[in-house]
Amino acid sequence: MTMINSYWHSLVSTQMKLTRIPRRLLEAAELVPIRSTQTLCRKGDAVRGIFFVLTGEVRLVRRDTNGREIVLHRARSGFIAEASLGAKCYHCDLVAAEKGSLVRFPVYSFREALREDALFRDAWTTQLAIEVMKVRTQCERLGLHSAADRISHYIETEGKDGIIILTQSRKAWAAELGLTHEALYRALRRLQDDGFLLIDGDRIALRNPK
Amino acid sequence: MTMINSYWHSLVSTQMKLTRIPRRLLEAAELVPIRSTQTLCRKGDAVRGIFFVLTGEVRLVRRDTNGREIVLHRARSGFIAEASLGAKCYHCDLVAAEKGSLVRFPVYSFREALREDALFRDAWTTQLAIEVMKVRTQCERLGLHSAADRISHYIETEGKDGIIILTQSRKAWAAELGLTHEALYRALRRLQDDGFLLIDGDRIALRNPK
DNA sequence: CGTACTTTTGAATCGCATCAAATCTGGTGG
DNA sequence: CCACCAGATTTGATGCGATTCAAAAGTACG
Repeated sequence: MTMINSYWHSLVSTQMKLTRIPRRLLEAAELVPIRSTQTLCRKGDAVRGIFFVLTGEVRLVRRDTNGREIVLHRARSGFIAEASLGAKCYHCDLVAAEKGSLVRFPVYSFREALREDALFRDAWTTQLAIEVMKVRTQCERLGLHSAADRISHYIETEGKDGIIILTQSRKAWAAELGLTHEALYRALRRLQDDGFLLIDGDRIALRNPK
Repeated sequence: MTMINSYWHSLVSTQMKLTRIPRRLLEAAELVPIRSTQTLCRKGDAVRGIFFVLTGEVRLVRRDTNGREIVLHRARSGFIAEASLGAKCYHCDLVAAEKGSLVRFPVYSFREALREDALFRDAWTTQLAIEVMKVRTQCERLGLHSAADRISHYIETEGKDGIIILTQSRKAWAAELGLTHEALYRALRRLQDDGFLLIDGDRIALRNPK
C-alpha cells in the first residue's frame, strides 16, 4: 500500500508541479482501474470524488439533444472535472476512452486538504486558472469558421513548434474540433495537397509555422 | 475615499457572495473610469492588475488571423480575466464595450490577500471553478452545428425559465454564438415564424422550454 | 479469421458565410 | 429641434464548405 501510494505521489506531483499531494489526502485516496468506454459518473450524480487520471484517457462529455457526444475535455494525465469540487453534482458525464487507471480522492478529504495545506491550495488554484485558459483557447478555436483554421489553431496551441503528435483517433479529434470526421479528413487532405501540412501518421506539422 | 471604498465593498461583495474583499486589498485598489471601445490591456502585456467591472461592459477578446474579434468572455458585473492572476502576461485583450467603471486591484496585493484571508481564498477558488463550468458550457454551445441549436442552448443555459433578456446588440450576440450577424437574424426570424421563439425586443422566450 | 471500428472517398444537399444594399436607430452637433 | 452620421438591423442573391448519407478499404483485437 505504501508502495502504491508513493507511486501515486510521484505521478501526481509530476503533474501538479508546485507542490505535493498532502499525505493524509493520499491515504484517503483509492486506486480505480478503468476499462474502455466505462462511464465513471453521469451528469446529475452527486459529487463523491475528485478524479486524477494516471493512465489511459478519460473524457468529460455532454450530449446534445440528438444524443451526440460533445467532448468538453480529455485528460490523459491529471485531474479531470476539477470544477466539480465546488459543486453538489457533476455537470457532465465522465467516460473512459481507453483502458487505464485513476485515483479517486474523496471530496471531503480533498476540501480538508485544501483548507490545511497552503502549498497544495496554491497548486490547486493555479491548476484551475490554467484550466480556464485552456478552455478559453478551446472556445477561441470553435469560434473559427473553417475546418482548416481550426486545425491550424489546434496545432499552434496544443503542439510544440508547429508540430502535434495526436494522442487520439482522427474521428475523436474531429469531435473535439467541432467537425464531422469526414470534414476533418478532407480538410487534412487538402491542407497536405496544398503544402500547408506535413502529415506522417499521428505526427502532423505546419509547413508555415508563424 | 472611505465612502468610495465602501461603495466598492458593497458592489464587490454582492458579486462574490461567500465573502468580502479584505480591507487591505480594497485600500490598495484603484477606481478606473472607462470609455467605450477603450482597450484596457493587450495580449502580451505584463499583468499589472486584476480587474473587477462595476458598470458598463468589458470583453475578453482575441483576434483571428484575419483580425476579426473573437469574444471569449463578457463581464458586466464581476471579475474579468481571473486566470491572469497566475500568469506573467495577459493572454487576451481587454476591451470596453460600453462606458463604465471598474476597480483595478494590484496583483501583488491580490496574491497577498489570497494568502492571508481564508474566506476570500475560498470565494476566489469557487469563482474560478464557476468560470471553468461557464466556459465549458460555452464550448458545448459552439460545438453545436446549427444556428438554431446554439440559440436554444444559449437561452436554456443563460436565461431563466426559457427566457433571456439580451444585454447586448444582436450583432455582438452573433459573435458570441460563433455566427455572422446575418445568420443570427435569419435564424431568429425562422424560429419565430415556426413558433419556437417569442421575440419582443430584447426579451426572447422559448416556446417549448424543456 | 471474423468482427467492430476507423479511415477514406463519393455524391447530393443544406446551411452558413459573403457581398451588397436598403432601412432603422441612437446619439451628436449645429 | 432638426439634420446628420455611425452603427445596428434587416433582407436579398450567390457560392462555398460542411453535413449527411452511403459505401469501400484498412486496421486492431480477441
